[in-house]
Amino acid sequence: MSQASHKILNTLRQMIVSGALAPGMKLAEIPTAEMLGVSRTPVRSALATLAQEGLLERIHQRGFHVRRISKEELVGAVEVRSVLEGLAARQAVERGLSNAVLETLQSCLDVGDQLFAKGHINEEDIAHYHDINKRFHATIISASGNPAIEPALARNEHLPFASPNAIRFDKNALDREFQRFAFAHQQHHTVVDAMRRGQGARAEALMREHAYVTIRYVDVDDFANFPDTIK
Amino acid sequence: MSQASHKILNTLRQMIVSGALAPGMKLAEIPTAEMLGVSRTPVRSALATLAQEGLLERIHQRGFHVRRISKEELVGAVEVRSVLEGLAARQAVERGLSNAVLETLQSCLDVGDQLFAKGHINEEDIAHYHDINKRFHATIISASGNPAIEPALARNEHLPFASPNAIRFDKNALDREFQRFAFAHQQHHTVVDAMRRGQGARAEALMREHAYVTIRYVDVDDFANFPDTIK
DNA sequence: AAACTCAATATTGGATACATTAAATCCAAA
DNA sequence: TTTGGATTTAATGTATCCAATATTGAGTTT
Repeated sequence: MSQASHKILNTLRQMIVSGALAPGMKLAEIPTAEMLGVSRTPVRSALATLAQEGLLERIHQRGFHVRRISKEELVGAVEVRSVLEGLAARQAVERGLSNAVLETLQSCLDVGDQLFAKGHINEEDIAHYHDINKRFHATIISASGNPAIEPALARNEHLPFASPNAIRFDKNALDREFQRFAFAHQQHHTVVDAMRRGQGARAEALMREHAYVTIRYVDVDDFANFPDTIK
Repeated sequence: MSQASHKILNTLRQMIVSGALAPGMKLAEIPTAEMLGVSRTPVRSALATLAQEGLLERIHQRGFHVRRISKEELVGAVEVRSVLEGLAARQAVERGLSNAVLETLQSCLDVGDQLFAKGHINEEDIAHYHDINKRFHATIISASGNPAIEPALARNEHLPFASPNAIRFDKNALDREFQRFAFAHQQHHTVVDAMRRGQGARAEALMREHAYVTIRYVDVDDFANFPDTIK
């Protein structure tokens, strides 16, 4: 796969994840190729990849359609993430934490503390916290020493809206967002506390619970606007 | 993907999983296509799929090579399976078990009991038990009501030798195999017992432990013969 | 009028030709 | 003799052509 092919893959994936291609919509090779101004070959490759990722579904000998993601699937993906992240935290403790890992985690906590100290957040802060959050989780997953966790999570996350990246927040209710993110950040503190004390089971339990912060979003807000994605 | 393409995909996957294509071996489109007597197109599709499955690794703009699976990855995959199967058992309990599910599980237990009652096993029995085992696990995963578990497990399992399907047993030591399978079957009993009692956490813990029966195989026997697959 | 069959059309799957890119080898110069 | 650059070679990526197949529509027959 070269640039063109990659670009098409990412374009289509983005269009599906963002909802630009509505769930249930039929996606044939030729129209798609024409739409993107390329031949069928790279489109074919991209569609096959997206089908394997679970974003598309093959219609027998008749192309693909955008998979309709049920609420059960989204909630299920969060639950799967929950146990995988929990596993990572526990295994990281069991394996023993290096100073480098502890320092990285601590810096995530410190930066977050600063961010939330002023009692409110703006969009820039949220973007910043998003980075910290990613680093926090990636650090623990890496520290687990279990190379199977990262790919399992990655494949679990590419459902539309299932990943924490896709958390959409109500820009008009930054106050409530502040509460949520601050709570998530406090959970990070508890996880690190457990990890420092070598409490693997506690770290696992806390990390599991932490994954559920996303579900509130799923339940309450985001998907109200996407009736098509809910069964 | 049509028949030809599927066949090639399965052929290549089998060759990789069985070790016929040695880890680290380079796999280019043209030679592979010639070897299999088809054009590059279906080979391309198959290689891309296998790369996405994690069996092959892309060499930048220069084909693929068979991924060298480390022991850490195999053990890690078992641990991932462990928490996912545990999740399935717990969620199945939390959701409530239908009579149909309970009957299926009970029949797996009964058939297994009969198999092991005579105190020894032959190869045919092992094949039979293999089927029962698959049905047992599939039933619980399905009963969990979490549609994200099954694909997560499926993707986790296609590492060579990581899946229970790939358990290779020493045909000259059926006695020891008997011990192992009988033990695994007893674990099935305990899992069902917990599930019947509505003990979700216990069912989860037992199912987690159950997944580790595979690791013994990994550690002790199988991989001694595959030095290339171990780092 | 309804149902079945046949034909036409559209769409995927496979093969091949062409372009692009990376690697390897060879030659020249220092 | 070694190193660097250029050229050649080989392999991927893209486009297009051909074949196989399924669906749809029209026409005919019951």
